[in-house]
Amino acid sequence: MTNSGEYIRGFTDYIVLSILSKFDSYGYEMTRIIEFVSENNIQLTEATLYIALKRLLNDEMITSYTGKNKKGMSRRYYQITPKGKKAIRNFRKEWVMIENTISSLVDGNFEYYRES
Amino acid sequence: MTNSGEYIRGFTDYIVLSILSKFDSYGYEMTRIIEFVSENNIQLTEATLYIALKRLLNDEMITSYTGKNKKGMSRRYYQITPKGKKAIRNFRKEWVMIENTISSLVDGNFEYYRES
DNA sequence: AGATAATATATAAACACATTATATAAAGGA
DNA sequence: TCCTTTATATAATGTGTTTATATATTATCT
Repeated sequence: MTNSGEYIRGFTDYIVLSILSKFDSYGYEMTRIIEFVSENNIQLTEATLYIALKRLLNDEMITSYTGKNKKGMSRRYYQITPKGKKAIRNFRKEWVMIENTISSLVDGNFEYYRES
Repeated sequence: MTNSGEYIRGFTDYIVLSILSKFDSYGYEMTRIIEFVSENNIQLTEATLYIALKRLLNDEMITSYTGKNKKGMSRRYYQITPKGKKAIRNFRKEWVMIENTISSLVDGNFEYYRES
């Protein structure tokens, strides 16, 4: 385990979809959001994010359009599609199960009947 | 995301260490435990587990010894080392942070001040 | 004026871990 | 006899992350 990003592997795409289900956003802002929410504990590198965005575009989970910030610098905004909305809805249910399972396993809060 | 195992990537080693912090165990039993705790929702393939065990042995997080089941079939038991105990202790604290972060992001339960 | 930091996007090479497939072997049940 | 369960292990392949690097505009500091 070299970097914190390894922990959210498998969740990256859903984190992006979740952010985009709140509002249209762009790469740079999304990395800031993840930094902010994790209190700097988890950081998604730019490379990871942009590759994820490419993957999501390819899978038709998101679309994109260009815009500008107030200073005139160009930004590429991403927008979630109905397919993406469905995917994040389904994943939210799955996450409850995943969270409970990993918590039980990692905390050791389980009873397992062992045969001798 | 092809398989449920992708979700626990990054956590596999700690799941193994957590199980071994309760009792010495062996590969086959550990896959059963993970199946049982996750109610068959998550399954760690044999390959993934045995590679993880090799990695943990190499990192001196665990040691192994041979034993037999009641029918005489041989088993390879694994035991956690002090280094492994320290690692799982530290990870348990980290997991709380990871869990909260992923939950907030995936559920969209966060406020982020956006500059226009 | 020049350097640096912040804003913004993007790709190539290397690395790590998981999946799929496969091999082996002994014991028990249909 | 065949199939299932118990039990361990590896090779080839696949997927996603990290590290490193490139580019460009605007703002701030010295």
